Amino acid sequence: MSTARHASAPFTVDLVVLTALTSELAVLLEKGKGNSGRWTLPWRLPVRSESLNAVSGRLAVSAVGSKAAWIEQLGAFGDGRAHPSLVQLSVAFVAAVPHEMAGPERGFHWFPVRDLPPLAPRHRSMVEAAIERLRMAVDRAPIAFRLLPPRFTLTELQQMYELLLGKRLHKASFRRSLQAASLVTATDEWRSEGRGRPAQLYTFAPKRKNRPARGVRFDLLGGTGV
Amino acid sequence: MSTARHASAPFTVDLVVLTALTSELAVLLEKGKGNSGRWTLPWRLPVRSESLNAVSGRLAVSAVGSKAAWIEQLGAFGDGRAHPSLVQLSVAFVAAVPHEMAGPERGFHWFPVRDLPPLAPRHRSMVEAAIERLRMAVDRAPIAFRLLPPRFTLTELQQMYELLLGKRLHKASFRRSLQAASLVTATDEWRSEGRGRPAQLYTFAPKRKNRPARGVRFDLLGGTGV
DNA sequence: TCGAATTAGTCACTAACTGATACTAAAGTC
DNA sequence: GACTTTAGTATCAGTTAGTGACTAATTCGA
Repeated sequence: MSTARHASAPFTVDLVVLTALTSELAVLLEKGKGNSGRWTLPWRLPVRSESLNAVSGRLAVSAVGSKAAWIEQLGAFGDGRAHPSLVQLSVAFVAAVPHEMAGPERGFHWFPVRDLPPLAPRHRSMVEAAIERLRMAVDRAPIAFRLLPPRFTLTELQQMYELLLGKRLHKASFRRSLQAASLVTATDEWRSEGRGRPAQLYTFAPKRKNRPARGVRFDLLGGTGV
Repeated sequence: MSTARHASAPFTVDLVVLTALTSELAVLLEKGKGNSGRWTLPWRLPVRSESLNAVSGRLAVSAVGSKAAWIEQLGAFGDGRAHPSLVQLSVAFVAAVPHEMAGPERGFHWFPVRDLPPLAPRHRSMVEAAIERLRMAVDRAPIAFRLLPPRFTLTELQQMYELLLGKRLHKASFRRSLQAASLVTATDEWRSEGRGRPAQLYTFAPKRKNRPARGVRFDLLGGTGV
């Protein structure tokens, strides 16, 4: 580790902002402030007594110009992986914003996650963790809905879920479980999108329901280092 | 925030060690080092250049005397909630250990989570987050198995899951999904536990299987702040 | 104008899973 | 030996998930 020591708090707050680009997940990067002009995640040395949530929220606003649709702490990253600030510890946040939302501020740029420029090792592991966390969060928070405009077609919604989850979904099953969860209500508007039959527009209007509270999910155990 | 400033790293690593006490979840607390003699979570000011994982691992060993059965980073906690160290930031870890394992070291004590002594606010929120995280992790990591002795009955396994999840499970369903996941193998031993029919002993012996990869879980959306 | 192509939306069928109850098995207790 | 207690299994009905096939409504080109 280096010996950098400045006035402000001794750790950085870093932010992984994700969005749905055309048909791919994308991360917001900033033209590196200091050293080599490389791209970095947006980050900041918070002043003391600022709360982590406040810092990350304002960092998001300063990067995309408005409040994030979803934001959550990822965790602390350190462990010798290099960081542009030379600070030992970074607290990372994940956020998601609709791409159409007032575009990124000057100096920021969207990069598809499959084709990122070289990043500091610590930033690279943050991006990986962020994508994983987003996929976990997608069915616990209404992220997909918040990335869409207020009125959307069910096909758009399904494509958003497919993009976020990184896998194809079956149309009939998707709509059945959407129906069962009573999360959307149909409007009386239809939108014709070029070729085929027009699609009905829906709005996000969740009605509280009790969770089913299934049993144990042993099946999830198969995956990783058992 | 206070103005404490010492030589070592400017944040603490704190640990929430959980175990299955008789029929309740319990947390390991330490008799407060400094101030008021209150109980605290085990914590430490790491020396620079130590990795977070290394610090938390050794912290666990120093508290319970052996390696934790499961350990995972919870996240960073700050935000003005008081901490015994007076340091601005703490990185928290959750761990689980079998209770029978070489008991806690001197100065440490198990407390049922339903009946905790007064804790620093930051520690209290760590404990809450830890329990929630444990419940999420239970069906992604073999925590229940590692909290049991190498040979166990299926009733013991079920009771461990019930304790960790904080809810009752259905016997037949539990065994059916356990079977489907092919995680245990029967031994030819049986154990008679007082009254009824003896129970067969099993060992944890997972055979890798592919995950099922279900669709979208809209049903999970009903719960919290939508 | 009439089909072919295209996209939206639904149906019906099957397989799998869940939860409940009831049952058999093997031990101890009186 | 009858009764109680715990382990373990079987069966059944209701629910859910995945699949392909179907109908509906529109555009495009011949």
